[in-house]
Amino acid sequence: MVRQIFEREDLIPKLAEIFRQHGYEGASIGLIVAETGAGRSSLYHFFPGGKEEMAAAVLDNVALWFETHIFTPLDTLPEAEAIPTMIRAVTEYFRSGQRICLVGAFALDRTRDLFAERIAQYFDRWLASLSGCLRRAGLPEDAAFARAAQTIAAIQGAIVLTRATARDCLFHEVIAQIAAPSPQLSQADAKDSPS
Amino acid sequence: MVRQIFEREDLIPKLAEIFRQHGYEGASIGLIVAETGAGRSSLYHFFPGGKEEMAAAVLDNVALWFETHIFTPLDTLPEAEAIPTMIRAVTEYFRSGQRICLVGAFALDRTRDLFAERIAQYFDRWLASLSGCLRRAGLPEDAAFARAAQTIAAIQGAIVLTRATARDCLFHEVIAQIAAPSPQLSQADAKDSPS
DNA sequence: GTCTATAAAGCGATAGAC
DNA sequence: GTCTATCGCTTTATAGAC
Repeated sequence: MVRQIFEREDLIPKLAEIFRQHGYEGASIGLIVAETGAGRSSLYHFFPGGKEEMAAAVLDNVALWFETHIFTPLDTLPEAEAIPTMIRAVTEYFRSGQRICLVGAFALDRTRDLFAERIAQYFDRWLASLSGCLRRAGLPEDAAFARAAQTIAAIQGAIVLTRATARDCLFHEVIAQIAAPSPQLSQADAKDSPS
Repeated sequence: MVRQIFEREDLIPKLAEIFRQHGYEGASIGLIVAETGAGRSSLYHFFPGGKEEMAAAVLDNVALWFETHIFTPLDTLPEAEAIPTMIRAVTEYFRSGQRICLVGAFALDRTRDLFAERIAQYFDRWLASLSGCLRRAGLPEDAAFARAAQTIAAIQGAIVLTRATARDCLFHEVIAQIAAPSPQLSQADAKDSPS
C-alpha cells in the first residue's frame, strides 16, 4: 500500500463522500482510513478532535460551497436567472438525487444534536436567500417564504425519493415542477376545470 | 430494574422509535436493551437474525400501518376526501415533522442496500395509490404521477426541513401548499396573471 | 422466555519512534 | 507528517443455567 502525503483540504471532499455514503455513525475511523488512503495518525494530526471535527469541517466546506454557488447567486442575480441557476446547480451537485444532501441527512437522527447550529444555519440561509429572491420577483413576503420552503422541501424530498426508488427520473419530475410554478398550472386548469 | 415479559409485537413500536431517533447504525443492541427494557437474550429470542431482523420487522410494521391508514383510503375513498385524509394522517403520524420517516431515512445511506426492496416498495406503493387517486380526480396520467411524486417529495422534504430547523411551522407551511393544488392556484392566477 | 457471563471483533483515540 | 503498536471501551452475538 503506497502511502501519500496529504493536506487537510484534500481530505475534506473524500471525508464528505464517505459521510454521505455511510452516515455519521456508519463512517468508522477504520473505514475512513481505508477509503481515504490516509494513515490513522495523519487523520488525527489534521483533525485532533477526531470524527466530530472531521464532520464539522465537512459541513463548513459544504456551507462554503453553497454560499458561493447557490446563496450568493440567489442574492445578486436578476430574478429571472437566479432560480434556474439554482436548479441547475443543485441538480448537478446532488447528481440528480443519487448523491444525498449531507446536511439534510444529518438532520434526521441524533447526529443533528452534534451539529444543530450548522444544520439550522444552512437551511435558514437557503430559506432567506431564496425567499428574498422571490420577493424581488414580485411575490408578497408570506408567499415568497412559503414558496421558498416548498422549493427547498421539494429538493430534499426529491433526493429521498430518488435514493429510495433508485430512479433519478423522479428527481427530475419533482424538480421540473418547482421550476415551473403557478403559471404552468393555469394551463392544466384551462383544460380540466372550465368552471 | 424490574424485568417484564415481552411479546414480539409489543417490542416493534419501541424498536421503531429507537431506529427513528438513532438511525440504523446508531441503534446499538446495548441501547436497544436499555431503551426497551427487554433483556439481550429476549431480543435475540424474538429476532434471531439480530438487528437486521429487528429493522426488517419494523419496516414491515410501518408498511402495514401505511397500507391501512394511507394507501387503502387513497384507493377507495372518494377523491375529495382521500387527499385531505392522507394529509391529516401523515401530519399526525410524523408529528408535524418532528418524527422522521424511517423508510426515507434508511434510504439515504448504506442502510438502503440492506432493505432496498422494502424501501422501494413503500414509495412505489405510495406513488401508485396517490397517482391513481389523482387520476380518478380527473388529472391525465402523466400529470397525476407528477403531482403524486411532488406531493410525496414535499412530505419527505418537509420532515427534513422541520428536523433541521426545529420549527414545525415549516412542516405546516409546506403541507398547506400541497393540500391546495391546481384548483386553488387558479384563484391565485385569477389575481396575479389576468392573461 | 429470561437470566448472567463471555467470546471475538470493531470502535475511537493515543503513544512514541522516525 | 506518517509510521506501527496498542489501550480501553463498545460492539454483535452466543453459551449454558434456570
